[in-house]
Amino acid sequence: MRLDKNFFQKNTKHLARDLLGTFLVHKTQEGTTVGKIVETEAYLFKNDPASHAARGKTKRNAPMFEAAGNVYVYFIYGVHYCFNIVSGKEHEGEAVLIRALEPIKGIELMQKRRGPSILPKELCNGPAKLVQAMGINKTHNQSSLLNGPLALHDKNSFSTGKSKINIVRTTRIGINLGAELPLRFYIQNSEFISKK
DNA sequence: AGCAAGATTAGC
DNA sequence: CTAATCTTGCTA
Repeated sequence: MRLDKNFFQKNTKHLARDLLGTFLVHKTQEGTTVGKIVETEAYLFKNDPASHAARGKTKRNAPMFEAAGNVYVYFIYGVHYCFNIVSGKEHEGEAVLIRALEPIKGIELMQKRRGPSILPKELCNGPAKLVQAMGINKTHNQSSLLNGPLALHDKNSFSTGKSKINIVRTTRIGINLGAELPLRFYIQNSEFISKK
């Protein structure tokens, strides 16, 4: 079942935890891809120098200040895109970066997009990799997960064997400022999280 | 106007 | 370890 507004309208740190185990679903003309979220990072508005929203609203980060459940896609290093889910009770300027997925459906389509010889474990184990595998691009920026071709489904939507998960909390990856803040969350023992 | 750094990844 | 090479923010 597609998750609604109530799921997203909450404290960003809580959303980053609650997103683990849910399913990102993208329907396109090429086919449908589904990935289970196994790794996330929270980016806050206050006291978080690593966040794009740290210096206020700009043209680029404006989607972060819109409704919870919206999508924020940004271009980085002149090469890659990263995918975020906007959170917060109001338009707080906070979001959750999705860092890794476990491929569930459409693995052949993911390989078509990423490379035919790439193993399932390597298809979505990084923020820019999963964007490419899922067929997400700049056109999804500022769209909503509440409706449209890109959606988030609850934990019971697809059977993946394990029902109970343990969540590990650590510091975030790939940042210099705010590197000491424990805002990264992942599913313990998952084979699909990004490398450290 | 110029420049350095950035929520990354693939390939020497 | 480094190239790839876009956007932002700071300095002049």
